[in-house]
Amino acid sequence: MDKDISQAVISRLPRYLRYLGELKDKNVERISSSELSVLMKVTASQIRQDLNNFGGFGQQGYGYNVDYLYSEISKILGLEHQYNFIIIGAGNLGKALGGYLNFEKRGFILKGMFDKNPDLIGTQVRGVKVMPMEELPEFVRSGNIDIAVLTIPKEGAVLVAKILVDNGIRAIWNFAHVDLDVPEYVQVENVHLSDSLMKLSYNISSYNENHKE
Amino acid sequence: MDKDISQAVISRLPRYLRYLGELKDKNVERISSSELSVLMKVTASQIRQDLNNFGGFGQQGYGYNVDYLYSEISKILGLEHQYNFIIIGAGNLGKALGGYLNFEKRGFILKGMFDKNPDLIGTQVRGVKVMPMEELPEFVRSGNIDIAVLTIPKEGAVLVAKILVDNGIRAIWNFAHVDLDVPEYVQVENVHLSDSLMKLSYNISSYNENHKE
DNA sequence: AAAATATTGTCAATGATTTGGCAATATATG
DNA sequence: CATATATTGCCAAATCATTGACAATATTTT
Repeated sequence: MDKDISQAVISRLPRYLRYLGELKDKNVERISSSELSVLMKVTASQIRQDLNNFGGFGQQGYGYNVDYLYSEISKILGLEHQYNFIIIGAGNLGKALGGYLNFEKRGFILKGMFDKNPDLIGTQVRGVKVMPMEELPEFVRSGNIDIAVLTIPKEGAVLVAKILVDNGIRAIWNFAHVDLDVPEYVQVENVHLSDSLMKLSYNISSYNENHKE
Repeated sequence: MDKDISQAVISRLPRYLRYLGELKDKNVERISSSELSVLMKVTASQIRQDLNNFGGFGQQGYGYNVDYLYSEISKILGLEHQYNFIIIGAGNLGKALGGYLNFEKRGFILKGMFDKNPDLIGTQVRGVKVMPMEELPEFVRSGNIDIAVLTIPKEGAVLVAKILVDNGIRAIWNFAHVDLDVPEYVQVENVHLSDSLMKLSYNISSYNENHKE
């Protein structure tokens, strides 16, 4: 159905949702693409074009109903589902993600954490216990876990990803600094923090290059 | 000089660097764009085109020298500099970033952490003390801080960004879930984790949509 | 209820990015 | 050292993404 929507469009949807959420909070009932374009600093044409990939949510002469558009974009993004997730790697990053309450509000439910460090095993994050890695395969196989979050160093990540896939995981949110090689039916979203920092570094240097006399 | 290189190209450079680093570690001396394209699962044409934005680093009939190309991309990304950075928000995410040793290897030196929570003030991350927010303006103004990392909730982020800018910061690595409005001379790199999670959610739903009978 | 105004959805034009192809030129081979 | 082979740098073509324009159609005003 909505097979070939480009990732460029998908990447913009969460930002639309964020702005619409703020408008909802301010009890704004309707908004036109041109008003929204000013707020978001994009072209009105892009907003209309993006939304049109999924069907017409607006009305001529009126604009878009904020609540309706918000809920439609939520649906498109799959946020009406609940997702059970586990975190592998209970270091600071894992704990940060596990403790982030807004994820739960969106329907992402933390079901378990895993680590190989004996000092961490048995500790808790928001009532969820950190388990030893040995229990991971069984946990993934029997529980209905939708997403595995990988917050371990790159050295172990490839092997852990294999274990996850072998036990039936269908989605990985990967913070390890390595590209995972998984079957096509497994969705992977990478967050490569050091890549992001390097881009910042580039932009700093490049700005400085272009602005010295 | 290298003024108008597209961000699409810049975004790929850290990944090239990562693969070249792995080749260096394996003592591979030279590589052709087509060999690298197989490893990285991109087209050889894209690799050559990307590198050509910055000048010719290869040699016909030979390919690219791994060490040389690695160091040239490092230079392009500004990684031969040292950057002093501070972290605002000493929660788990701030601690995770502050404790990440690889950043230091790349020349990113943690100079201070700040938080408004009295329980955290005085605690340490890798020998760096968490200071109260009151000390932030003076610290930014007098120290030579190149990058501020924002790991605080969105509510406070806009104000803190203003304080940072007013005191002379030139670059912000923003993890707060809000768009910062800063002067054009301030470089901002956003890491919106929940946007990333929503993209994963979309890809899960969309895969399921397209594969049910 | 007619006229004026607002605003979408969509098409066409433009702009940007990616890919394919190949001349030029290096290395490797016999 | 001449010939075969490899591979870049670059150009042109193809693809993809963004923007601008406007008919169609709703809302708002008088």
